[in-house]
Amino acid sequence: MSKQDGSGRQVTTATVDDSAATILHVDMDAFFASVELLDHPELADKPVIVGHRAGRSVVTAANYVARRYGVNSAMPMSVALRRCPQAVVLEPHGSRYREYSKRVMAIFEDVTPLVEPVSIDEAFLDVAGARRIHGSPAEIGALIRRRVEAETGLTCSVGAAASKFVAKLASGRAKPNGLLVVPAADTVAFLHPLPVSALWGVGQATEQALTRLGLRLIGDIANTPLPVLQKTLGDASGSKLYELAWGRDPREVTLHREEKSVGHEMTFEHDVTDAARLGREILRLSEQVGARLRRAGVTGRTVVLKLRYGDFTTVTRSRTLAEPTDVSRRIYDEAMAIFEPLAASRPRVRLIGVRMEQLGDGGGLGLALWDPDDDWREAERAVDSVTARFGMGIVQPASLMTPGAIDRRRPGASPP
DNA sequence: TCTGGGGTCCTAGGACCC
DNA sequence: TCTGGGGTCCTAGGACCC
Repeated sequence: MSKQDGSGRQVTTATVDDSAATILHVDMDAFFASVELLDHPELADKPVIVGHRAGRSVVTAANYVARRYGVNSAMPMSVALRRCPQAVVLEPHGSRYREYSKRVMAIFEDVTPLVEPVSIDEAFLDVAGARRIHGSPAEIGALIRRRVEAETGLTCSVGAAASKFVAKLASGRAKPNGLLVVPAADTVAFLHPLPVSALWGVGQATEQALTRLGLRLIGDIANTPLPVLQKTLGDASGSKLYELAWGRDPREVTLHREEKSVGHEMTFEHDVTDAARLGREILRLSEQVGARLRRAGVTGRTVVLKLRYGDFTTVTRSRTLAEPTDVSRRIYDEAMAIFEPLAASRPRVRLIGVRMEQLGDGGGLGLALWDPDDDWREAERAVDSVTARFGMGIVQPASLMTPGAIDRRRPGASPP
């Protein structure tokens, strides 16, 4: 193994065989906080937290100074400020982070076309084919780190390994501002002394279940019979963890992943019992979801309503439509039909959310319907949506469609 | 300490069909 | 009259990740 420290001094030694460690995981260091510090360089030595100060918010990001006080992302803001009262709290600037994300991803794509963004601030790279041009994986990792810092002023950490999940672990161990290569032959030796919580997919609940089995380290999992793991964790999770514990992860770097759902949700500052108020929120969320679907040129078939009550218990209720839709009004109607029986008990609602699942391209059907009583904007959006997706299409009031005509519409059918 | 918002994946039970 | 086994779809909930 070879580690490059934060100052970037150490060069990978020639004795490390990194030839098979061709998957890189690049992770930006304290990304949101670092972008904010570019705009506020005078705060560099101070604890900085990104998030909303008010209400029921959590820490979105914290710089490393704040982390020394025990502040971490996803922590309730109230807790963070108790631990570090002098912290500077900055409101998040999403568009700024997306802008920097694009610039960083462009650097990755300059090195290899095989880039799989995982989130706004991290990506997997397959550099097997880039070695002839740019050198060994370690050299490519160092190149990326130099370029990202020179061209954006931000630092990142890079892990290189023979598989995705080991590369991801390696970048985590290299943080902040480091590079760690795990040669293929060292994979098991690298993994086995690590705590089980380091494994991807092991959170609080799974860690506790493993602890009850007496398993603390990844090596303990590797030496546990598979049926024991499966009995405790389920078939799929059990065998997955077992494979990971031996460094086996067959997932390849993939360029494109299809979205499976689109949703929006919001937490009220104070719990809400007023059904009319909740209905207005469902309308707003439905419009956001519909707009996202139309912009993406997709439709959804299952509407999911999510409620979180004052005691933090969460319920979801869903309904699958006969036909996929991207029309906000349709989503709203369905969400309200789901909501009504739940509203009967006048619950105290903390959070409300609307999501569309079973996304598809609409089945090749250039047809949109709207209710003539609707806002005209909805009809106009339906026209936009159909023409954007199919180049042409039919938009007509639902009242002109006979029930028989609707029944005949099936995915793959030709437009009537 | 008191818990955001965006997602993915897995499990389990029931309906339904062959 | 009593009962199988597999496959698919739908629904609800929960764990997990960033």
